[in-house]
Formats: sequence, structure tokens, C-alpha cells
Amino acid sequence: MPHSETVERILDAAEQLFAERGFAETSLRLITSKADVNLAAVNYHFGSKSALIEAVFSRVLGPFCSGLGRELDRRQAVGVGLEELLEITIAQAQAARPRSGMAIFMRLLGLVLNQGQEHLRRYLEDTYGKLFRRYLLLLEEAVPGIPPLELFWRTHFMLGAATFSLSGIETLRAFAAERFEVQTSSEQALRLLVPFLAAGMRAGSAIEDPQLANARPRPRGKAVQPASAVRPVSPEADE
Amino acid sequence: MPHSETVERILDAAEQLFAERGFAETSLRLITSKADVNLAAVNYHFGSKSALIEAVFSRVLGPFCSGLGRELDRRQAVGVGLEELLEITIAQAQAARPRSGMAIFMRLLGLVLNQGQEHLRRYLEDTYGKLFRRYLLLLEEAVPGIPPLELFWRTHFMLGAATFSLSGIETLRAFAAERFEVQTSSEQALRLLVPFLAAGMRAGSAIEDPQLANARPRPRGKAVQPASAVRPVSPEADE
DNA sequence: TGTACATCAGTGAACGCGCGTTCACTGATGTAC
DNA sequence: TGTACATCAGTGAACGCGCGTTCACTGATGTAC
Repeated sequence: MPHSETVERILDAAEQLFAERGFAETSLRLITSKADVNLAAVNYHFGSKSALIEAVFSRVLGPFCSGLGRELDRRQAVGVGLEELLEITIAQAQAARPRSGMAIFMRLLGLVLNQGQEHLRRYLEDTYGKLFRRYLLLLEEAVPGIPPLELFWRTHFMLGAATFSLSGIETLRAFAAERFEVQTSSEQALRLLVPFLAAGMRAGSAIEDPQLANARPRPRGKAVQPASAVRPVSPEADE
Repeated sequence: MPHSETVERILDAAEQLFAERGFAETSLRLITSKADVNLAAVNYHFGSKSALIEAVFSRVLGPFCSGLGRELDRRQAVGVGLEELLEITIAQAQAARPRSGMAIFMRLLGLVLNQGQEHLRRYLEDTYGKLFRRYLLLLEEAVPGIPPLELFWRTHFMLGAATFSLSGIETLRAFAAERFEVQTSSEQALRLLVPFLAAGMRAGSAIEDPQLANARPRPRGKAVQPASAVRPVSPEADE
């Protein structure tokens, strides 16, 4: 679709505004006036606001994921260390949005994970779920001795630390500058993130329950068990 | 203000809906119909939607912060270990919302940090900034040998990991259950968070630049330097 | 070469809708004399 | 004890506004014969 210059301008404006303000707070009128484009052009080119949202995401995540996949391919034979894996990921996120810095990339990611609509989640799971599972497997290899279930949770803790702090990185840099009278560049902040995450991933296991310690991901194939067949191990009443 | 039952019902409904859907996506009509209350009652009791938002936050954060302050007082003389500090914080977050679990608490916190309006940020900084600085000092004591600037950043990494994963905890629990065919309770997930965060906080310092390593928070007092006097150490052009 | 038609990116104005807010009003309770 | 008034929580209906979307239309370019 991105053939016309109008389409490109709409995507640029939408990406920036969505990252700054979220989906609901960003009206089509705001987007089109920033893009210097007619209001009706969004519906002409994309069909609806939610289709525009998906287009913004695939333009960002497409290059990121294919770049990440390529880097993982290159290193697959040799094996990938934990720090290396994290640095590859950060480098790809930076490469995906070289001009604007990765703050926008991370804000978008945080947005979809925190306030993403159902259709957007499903679209991303369908498109990039395979890469995510591959990434999890590489993490398991890079951090031996930790139960897979715990690594699953730690991966999300990592994702949280990364999206949260990098999406608000401008605010945090300003805050740090005011408090410490020293400027931390975005690159420096990123370099601080890696050892924090790596140490967290390598921390001794906190799982005591052997049922959790021994949980393994079930094989994914054509014969998929229905969700209703999942056996609750320790049923609980919370929410 | 929270004297009438109507006020209480509005706050309950608003808190839950804000946490689920964000501020902009939650209309007063939705709130009042969930609370089974007349639409005009919100403006009658609170004056405006944004005043309602502030009321929701102070009802949640007030008890949390005073509880946290009390616990810190009790231990101040003895000194507080890192894991203990984290566990106190989690316990207070759970205590602040005992019935609904801390997911709502964390979602609200994430909301304000990620998509919070300026007025809300300022209100929180004014009301709870002092406690936050005290907390930072206790962290510095609990994790010796790490430059204060790095601890500042790590604290935000921590906050990110916590808000992100706990605010989406229901989604993550469902995802984990589907993949590993095992139920992780919210309490177990919380217990997994502590060693991850503690190890990240204790990781070896990644700061090489001595100017950053030696940066100390400037004293806060009546003679405050104007922001314009902050001397940029390594000026940079990014954004 | 000239004419008729098709395609297509883009436009301007309007549509209906849900939003936060306002306002005149109600009905119960308390107070003064 | 009775009456007049004040206070106050709550109400029902309407207000104007900004929203996403629609639609008839334009004007440039390409194609068929």
C-alpha cells in the first residue's frame, strides 16, 4: 500500500502522534492536519482508523522482526550468549527507527501491550508469534538451569522494564538531569539496561513447587489440545 | 468528600473501569451506569471528569503511601535489606487493594506513568515526591557500591518491570497456562518478581564515565538552583 | 490525431453519534420562630 | 405544634462540540478505437 506520498505522510504523522498520546487521544483530524493532508484521505487509503493503526504497527514491526530474525539466523549455529541476545534486540529496535530514536518504537510496543485492542493483539500474535517463541527458546539456551516457566515470566519482566523505561526515556532523562545535574544520553541509558536485565535473568530460581519447576511448554503442532482441556493445577479464586 | 454512598459507588466503578480501559476510553456514562447512579452525579460531586480521576488516585495512593511510610519508619533504625524493601512495597500494594488484587493498583500506576496528563503528574509529584526520594535513599543504602545515578535508572527499570507485568498479570497468567498447562497464581508470579529485581539492582555497575559515576543528587532546600543553571556535561543532539 | 470513456488520488461538506457539561427542577431533611 | 424557609443530594433533559465516517464530486492521467 505505501506507494503514494500521502500515505507515507499519514503514517509518519500517525506513528508519532500515537506514540505521544495513545490511540484514543489521537483524532484523525489531528493526524491529517499534522500530515498536511485532507481529513478524508485516511479513510480513502486505509478504510478506517483501526486499519490505520494496524498499518502503523506493521510498518514498524516488519523491519524490526525480519532484522531480528536475520541476526538470529546468522548466530544460530554458534549459539548466542545472553548479553549478546539483548544487545542484538536493542540494536534492531534502534535500527527500526533510526531517525527518531527507539523511544517511539518502545512507546508503540508498550501501547499495544498495555492498551492494545483485541484485534491488534491477535494480528501481532498471528504475524510475529513464531519469532517470539523462537526468541524464548534461545533465551532458555542462554540461561541454563532456570525452569522454562520462570524464564517465561522473567522475559515479561524484561519486556516491562524495557518498554516502560525506554518509552518514557525523555521524561526520565530530564528528571535525572534535574536531580543529578548530569546528562545521561539515551545510548547510555540503554547500556545501563543490559546488565540489569542480564542479572535479573540469571538470578537463582525462586520456584519451589516441583510442579511449576518441571512445567515444559507443550509441543505446538496440528493436533492442538482445546483450551478447555488445560488442567488447572492449583485452582484459585482470585478475580 | 467520600461521605455519601453515591460518591463511593462512583469511585469504585471509575477505579475499575479506568484500570481496565484507560481514561479516554472510559466515559462518564459508562462509569455512572456501572455505578447505577445518575450521569450528572459525577459533576455534582466531583466537578469534572479530571477531578474524578484525581480523586480515584488519591483514594488508592493515600493508604499505600502512608502504609509504606509507616513500615519504613518501623525499620529505619535497624536498616532495611533490599529484598525486604521490595517485599514491603509489594505487601503494601496488595494491602491497598485487598479485595481486587494488586493488578488494578499496578494498572493505575502504569497508566499515570505512561499516559498520565501533566496535571496528574504534578499532583502526584507534589503529594508523594518526598516519600519517593526517601525510598531512593533507602535503596542506595541497601545496594552499596552502585553509583546513585545508576540506581536512579535501575529504580525505574524496576518500576517498569513491576507495573508492566503486574498490570497485565491476568493476560500473562492465561498465556502461561495455555503454553505450560500449569496455573501460576498471582502470588507466585509476585514471588518470581522479587529475585529478578533484586539481582538486577545488585548487578555490577556498567558506568565507565567517571563524571556519571561520581554524580550525586543535589541537595534539596530553599536555595534551589534554577533549572537553567544545570550544566550539560555531554551535550548531544538526539531529539 | 482526436474523442470518449475509465481509473484513481484526492477533496469539501455534511452526516449521525457519543461525549462532558449545564441547568432548572425535585423531594427529603433540618432549622427558626 | 405549625409554618416558612434553607440546605442539599440527586435528577432528567438538553446543550454544544469534536469525533469517525460517508458521499457526491473534481481534475489529472491513461487507454481504446
